[in-house]
Amino acid sequence: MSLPHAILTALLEKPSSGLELTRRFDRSIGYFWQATHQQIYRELGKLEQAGHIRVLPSPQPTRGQRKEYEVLPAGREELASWVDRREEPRAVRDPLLLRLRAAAATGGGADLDEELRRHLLLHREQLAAYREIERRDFPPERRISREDRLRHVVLRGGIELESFWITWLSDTLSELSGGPGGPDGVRPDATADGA
Amino acid sequence: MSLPHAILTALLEKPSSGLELTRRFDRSIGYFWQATHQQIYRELGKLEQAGHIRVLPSPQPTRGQRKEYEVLPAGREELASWVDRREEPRAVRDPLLLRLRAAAATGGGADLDEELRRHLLLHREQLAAYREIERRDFPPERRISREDRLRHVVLRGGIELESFWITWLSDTLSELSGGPGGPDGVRPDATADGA
DNA sequence: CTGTCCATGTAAGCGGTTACATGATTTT
DNA sequence: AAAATCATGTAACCGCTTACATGGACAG
Repeated sequence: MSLPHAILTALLEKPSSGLELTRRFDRSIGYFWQATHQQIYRELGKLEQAGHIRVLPSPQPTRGQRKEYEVLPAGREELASWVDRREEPRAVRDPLLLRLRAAAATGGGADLDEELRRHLLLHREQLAAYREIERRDFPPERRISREDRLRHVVLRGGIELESFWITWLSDTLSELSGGPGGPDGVRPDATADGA
Repeated sequence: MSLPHAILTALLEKPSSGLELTRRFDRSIGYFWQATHQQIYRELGKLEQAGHIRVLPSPQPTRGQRKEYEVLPAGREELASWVDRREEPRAVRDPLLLRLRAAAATGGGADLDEELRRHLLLHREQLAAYREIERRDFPPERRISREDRLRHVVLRGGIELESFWITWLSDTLSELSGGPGGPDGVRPDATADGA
């Protein structure tokens, strides 16, 4: 039950139309939550009906025309109460880990190295993108409000998660290529991480 | 589309009944994939209908009685082909990160520290549990087959993910308590990680 | 024979994904 | 006028979650 809260957060940061929200979910918000435009439009309808948001009257919403939403007090209160709620940590559910275990069970997966290297590359690119955001939005000398700190630690979470994957994938490639059934020695590109 | 493959993997490792599978999903398999008994029974039905698994005739399956399943060659082939397939890395979708961002947007979340500390504790417990498994199942002197290595790197993934959370939560607690709006100085229990 | 546990299911609802539809605006 | 793009939707499907139902085995 987090999508409505993600949308409320995004609208609090800046009132937007559905398509603008979609683009923001593809960018900064997408670092920790994804949503397609279909999800977003459906949820905007629900939130409006619940009295949590409203359509701004200014851009005169006719059919097929852009509708800009803003958060109402009730929506802000709902979001604030959700922030203070207890929630259990989300359990891991990762298909790649499962596939390695499946490879162990079938005895197959001879070409897994290639897939692991492909993922390694993707995570390195993602990490570079996050670091660029960090450089741009959180320069070290900046005066730091509590809000900026919160946003920064969230980004740090994304950065460190990507770093985890890069380290783990590199170690896994070494581990799997190091023994019988693979070429001996450690692959040079598997140990140099993207930092 | 990973649940059927998780079940095939589990059944390859050891033929089981639905309830036994449920328990195994609460334990070792649950480190990277979760499923409730309802999901499992439904999926067992589908897999049987698809000719990927079958009921063992030995425990004489009558109504309300235990039914033990095993993987058929077609199921093994399906699993093997899935292992070799390409799949994009799963994107992050974590409510806790979202809640921090929401706290930045509302300006609230004064009690977030408590929730972060609670998560920190839970992750430390999980990490300890994984380390215990590692100690028991993967002693250092062991002869290592490719299969053992695969299972070990999967467990290492779980261990390192928990370590990531512990580090990030500790850093975040320091960061948020260190400045204006919180007590000055770094909390001693926030920097000592559970390793 | 009653309650409890074991084991297998059914049903309803929700969130996420994919594909398709439609009106308005801008470009060529 | 046609094509491309912007913007807002609808519909169908699938997986996951929660709650409830049913039947057999066993203990008191």
